[in-house]
Amino acid sequence: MAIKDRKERDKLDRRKLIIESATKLFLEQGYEKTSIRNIADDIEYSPATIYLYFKEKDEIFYVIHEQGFELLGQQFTLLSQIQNPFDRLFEMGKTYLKFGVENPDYYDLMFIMRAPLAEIACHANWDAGDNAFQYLVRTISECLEQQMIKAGDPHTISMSMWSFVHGLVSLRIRDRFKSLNIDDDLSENLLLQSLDYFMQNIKV
Amino acid sequence: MAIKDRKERDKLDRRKLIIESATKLFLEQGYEKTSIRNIADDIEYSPATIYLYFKEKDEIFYVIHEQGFELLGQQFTLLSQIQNPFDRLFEMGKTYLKFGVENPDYYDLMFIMRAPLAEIACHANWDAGDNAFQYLVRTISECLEQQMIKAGDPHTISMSMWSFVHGLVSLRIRDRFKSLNIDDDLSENLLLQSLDYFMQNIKV
DNA sequence: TGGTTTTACTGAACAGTGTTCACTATATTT
DNA sequence: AAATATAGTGAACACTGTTCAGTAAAACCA
Repeated sequence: MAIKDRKERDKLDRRKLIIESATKLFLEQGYEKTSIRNIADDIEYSPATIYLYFKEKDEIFYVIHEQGFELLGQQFTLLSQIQNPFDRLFEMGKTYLKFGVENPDYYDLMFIMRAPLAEIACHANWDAGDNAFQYLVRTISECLEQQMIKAGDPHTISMSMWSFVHGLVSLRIRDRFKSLNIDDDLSENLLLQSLDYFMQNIKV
Repeated sequence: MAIKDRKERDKLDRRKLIIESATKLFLEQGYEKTSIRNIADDIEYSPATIYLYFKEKDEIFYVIHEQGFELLGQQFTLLSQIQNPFDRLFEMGKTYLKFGVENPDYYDLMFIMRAPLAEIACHANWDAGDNAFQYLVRTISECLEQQMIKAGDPHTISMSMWSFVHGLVSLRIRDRFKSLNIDDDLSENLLLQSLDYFMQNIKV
């Protein structure tokens, strides 16, 4: 059975090889511009081979999609040490903004793109995103319990805060602020200013 | 010279024909799925003909892009009659949400898509969007003057409000709320609830 | 009217995309 | 050693945006 084991390991290795190459190319040039043939060229296999390991292009990028959530999740869990839930909430917002601006391609896949999520939504597999959202809901609930923010439905408040930071990041990385004569350095400050404005407003 | 005039009219007619077909197909199936060949088939011309009237695909959709802004602009100007600037601001938010949810493809082109705006941003031609944003800034300035909302920089507040509603719409039309077990009917209410939450928070 | 030029249009091609499938060569099993 | 299972591939399919040489008709000029 040792042979079968080795074969299975080899198979996983080649899957990993594909993912690593795909991730590399994806971070260099984004989803749309990374073709199956690009990946195949990079790992020196035929394009057809990739389809032995993945059903379709989206399946590869679903893996990268998850990597993105792991990355964001890691940065979120770093904030667990912050005792004051309001401070923690604030830092979560800052972290989210930073993540989006610094990893626009990951962000795109995670929160903007249409394609790969169609599958995900149906298969109810958006655990990573769901976890992050639940973490937000919990933090906001803590704030409410300790009466650090104005009373309200924690679900609505969570959705509001998420929508707010998502709006900032997505308008920013899709260059909608540029047209309003806001240059990049300035706009990064404006994002933080806007978050501050939001936080001051929900503060009790 | 009458002939030249007629020819010019004919040329505009055919341009219009292309745009109308493109708009129709676009509203049926969105940007990506509307190909030049689709449009050519529809108007019963060769694909190459379309390139006599438009430099590239994006140029066609830039026209549709402007149509979208006209549509939203029309709905915004309807609100000018509202005297109370806070009420007007609130209605602008509702109108924005409604527009986005009811015209997801227009919204996509206007505020989410990457491609066609690259050109627009460079050519500093985003007048339509700029106007809408200035209208928002003016309304917010009025609110500030009349001390109906908490003091702050009108620019930051405008950016915040825009980002907020954009976040709601774009997460909604890209199905990011679906995965959180929020069905469509409910989520439309949640959008309004969130807007209400935002407005109550900035209220003085 | 006849010949020339301009205009409008097109078929075919180029280079690219995701994806499939018959086929080959190697490795494993019997 | 022969039969079978596995891994990988070249070539093709049906698309995409875009270009360009070639054609047919309309407009212009003599």
